[in-house]
Amino acid sequence: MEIASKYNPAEVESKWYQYWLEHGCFKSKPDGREPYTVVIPPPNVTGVLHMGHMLNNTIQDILVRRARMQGKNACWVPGTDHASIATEAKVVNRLAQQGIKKSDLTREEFLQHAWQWKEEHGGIILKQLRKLGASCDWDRTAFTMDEIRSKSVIKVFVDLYKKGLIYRGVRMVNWDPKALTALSDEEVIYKEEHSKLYYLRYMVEGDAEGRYAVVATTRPETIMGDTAMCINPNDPKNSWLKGKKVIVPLVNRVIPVIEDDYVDIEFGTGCLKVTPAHDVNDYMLGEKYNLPSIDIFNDNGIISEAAGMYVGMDRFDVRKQIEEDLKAAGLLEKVEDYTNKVGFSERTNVAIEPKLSMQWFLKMEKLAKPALEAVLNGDIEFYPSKYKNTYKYWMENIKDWCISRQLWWGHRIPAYFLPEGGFVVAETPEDALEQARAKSGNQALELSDLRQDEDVLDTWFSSWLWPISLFDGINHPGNEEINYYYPTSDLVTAPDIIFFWVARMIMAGYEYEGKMPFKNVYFTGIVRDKLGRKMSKSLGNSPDPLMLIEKYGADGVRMGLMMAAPAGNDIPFDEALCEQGRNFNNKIWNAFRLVKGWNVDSSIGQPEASTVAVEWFKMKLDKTIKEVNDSFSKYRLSEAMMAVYKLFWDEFSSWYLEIVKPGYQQPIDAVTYRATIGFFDSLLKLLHPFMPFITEELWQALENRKEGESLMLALMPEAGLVDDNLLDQFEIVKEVVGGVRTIRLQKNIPNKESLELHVLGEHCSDFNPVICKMCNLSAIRCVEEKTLEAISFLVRTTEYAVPVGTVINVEEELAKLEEELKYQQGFLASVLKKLSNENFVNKAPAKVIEMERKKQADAESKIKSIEENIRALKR
RNA sequence: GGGCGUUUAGCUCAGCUGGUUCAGAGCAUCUGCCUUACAAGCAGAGGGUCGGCGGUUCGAAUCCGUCAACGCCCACCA
Repeated sequence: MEIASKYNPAEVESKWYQYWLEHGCFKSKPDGREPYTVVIPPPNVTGVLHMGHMLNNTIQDILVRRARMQGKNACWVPGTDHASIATEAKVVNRLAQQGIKKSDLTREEFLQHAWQWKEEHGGIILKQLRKLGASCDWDRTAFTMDEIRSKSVIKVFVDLYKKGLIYRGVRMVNWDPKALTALSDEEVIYKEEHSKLYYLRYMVEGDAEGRYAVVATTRPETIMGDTAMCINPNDPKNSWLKGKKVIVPLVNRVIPVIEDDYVDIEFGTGCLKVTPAHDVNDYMLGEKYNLPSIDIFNDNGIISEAAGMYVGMDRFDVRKQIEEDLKAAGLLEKVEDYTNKVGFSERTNVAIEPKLSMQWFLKMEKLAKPALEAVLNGDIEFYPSKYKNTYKYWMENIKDWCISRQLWWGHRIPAYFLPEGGFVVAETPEDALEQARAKSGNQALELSDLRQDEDVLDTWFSSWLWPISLFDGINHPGNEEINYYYPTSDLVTAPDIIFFWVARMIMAGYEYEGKMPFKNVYFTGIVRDKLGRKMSKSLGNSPDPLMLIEKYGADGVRMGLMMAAPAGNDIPFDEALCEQGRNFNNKIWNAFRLVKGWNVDSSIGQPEASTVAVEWFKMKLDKTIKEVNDSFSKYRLSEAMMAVYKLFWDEFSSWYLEIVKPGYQQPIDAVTYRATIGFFDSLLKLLHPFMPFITEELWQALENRKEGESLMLALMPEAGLVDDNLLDQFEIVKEVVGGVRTIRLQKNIPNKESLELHVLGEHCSDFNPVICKMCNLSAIRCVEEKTLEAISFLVRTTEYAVPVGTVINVEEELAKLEEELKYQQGFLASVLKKLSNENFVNKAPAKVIEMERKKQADAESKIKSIEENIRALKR
């Protein structure tokens, strides 16, 4: 059989993906088996695959494929998220390139453009996931804005409103002046900024001496909104200001001095300017003292008419201008460099403006309670568990969720305003009309009289239902699918959306299903580059995943990602890891070439070496299966993979195959052949979740398969009883073989030249045929005394010697032995010291003492044999 | 400012309830090999006072305290 010596992934991957699709290998429907469900963290519908997705989806695929091979009914549901802000921003940008402003369009026109964009770009990312090998049930592909999911969102909104958990009100919110929408607290990212602290003079009204108070602020441009100055009542240095009125610089408005111990006496001058419309704390002071609130900004961050000055200027330009004007007016005391934290919009990256506005909120306290409980008592497990703390703290200090967004792309809030004021909340316009008529007592009211709220809901208000809505559990509670697939098994996601998404899904799960949405959460790390930087578009340090797949094969890239990816740790990504993955593919490929190249002769008997090799490898395989199971149970996927990697490369290829390999152009016996094929089969199964393509390719070629058969659907091998003693015996064999190889290397003895091995001391001869074959020995003999022209080495307490025929370098050998002797004597001394310590002998457990005694005996016997050798050499 | 986490070989990390010669793995490095599955390979070798200091213990990489460096999360000091 002619097979290329290098594995070519490109040819293989598309072939098998197609095959799996054609034979419905990814499909799932409820049946009698145990379900294993994973819902994909829906990527943004217009997003493009990046390394984070690669990692995340590789992990999911590994878990899903493994579960499927454990006989579970595995269902991995894919889908995309409409990503309200991000997508709307992209659409607005594209329209701008065509010279169209969003404000020139009606809502319907804009949405048409948005849907068109979605049709063009949406789902690209899901196509890309297929290249990775993702075994999603594509027939189930969902979208957060498709009919089922939209209906679910609206239904939940109405339900929560009826339960009194949703309310509408004017609050200080995080305003994004670019996207022109409110944001939730979680969508604001605080960054440290080098800014300035301005010291402003506020003249005291009617003060004959012309005294003034000095206020320190980072935002001098907000003085137009000042409606009070605040001091701490316990601040002696400012007590003279009590009851006075001060004049806002430049603005010349007279404002009262109020007192509140919120003010930090130590900060700045102890005087605080109060701008209720533009600062959260000032807002609270404003509420408390009934201060007027002047909103000096338009929605886009431009100074508004209300400010009375600098109208039409941008907020940051005003800051510069006002600094100059204050200086000119002699009202600027000084300016200091200052570092503070400024909030930025997660999506548009512009500075957030605290702004008073009418928004919809969801009360969280009641929802949070069972969700916190579930994680604390271990119903839901986090991997790694450190995220429990983070979660707990957030849940215990949870704030109401601002769920309205001033956007068009999303689920429109189902609230309808009546002409005479007031509103109703309803799932359908018809229902709304009915309610409105009842509420107003006006039966003549028509649908056209009602005005639906313009806002849409936060994107996460749809994704928090994902594990339920994917099985239509909101619209049809208790349906067959939701009953079967819910709760899902594992959630694989990044820790940065623990609050956005994970926590809220848990809340929704308990509220709507009365059960957890998933049992385990696996938090992936962040993929970083070699320098430890986060991969980002702007840095250009993120490799194109599809290029990587092309270069190393999907299996190689999957392995590369998993190689350094313990749960929760960041992944320092390096292409070299993919190379290692690819090399491993090649190793498997070549092992296959070897095995399939053998000619089987059923008339010949099985060589002794092969008999023991088969026996040993079976054991090694079982042992590894146990290890792999254990690693998976702890979600240590990279450890599991490494165990199989070593099993294949070191144990199977370097030892097993080398032992059973027949001589050149010699046939292999049937028994060994069958065993080897069986081992190969097991290895491919173990490897399949990690590297699905090459394993399927080889599994299909390993034996005759029927059309439609797939490794994907095969059952994982199960571990038999492990004889650790046998495995240990073989480790000794490896050491002996290594010893002989080292001698060959040192003495430059070619492999072709056969040698003899002499044994002095205890030796298990079961594996002698193996040792002979691996070292090309003519014989292994037990001897009483070493021949002079032999080089020896020690394995445990037994001495092995290889007669090399030529005269050996006595000096060199002596030096080596002396060194070894010294080490052993030192070791013995330390053991004896321990054993002579009364405290140790009295307090340590018997087992430990016994072990020390054995060490002593071993060391003594080694020393004896070394000394004998030295004497012999010196003669 | 509060909390959490990390620190073990050149790199990335294991090391679970203190005790086998416990100081490990993979990669990288070095040496020798194109040996008829594989040079994307084979065989062999070197490499660490387990971040510092102190304590508990017969015994500490492992437990406690403390300091340092780095990372993450949370928080309204203008």
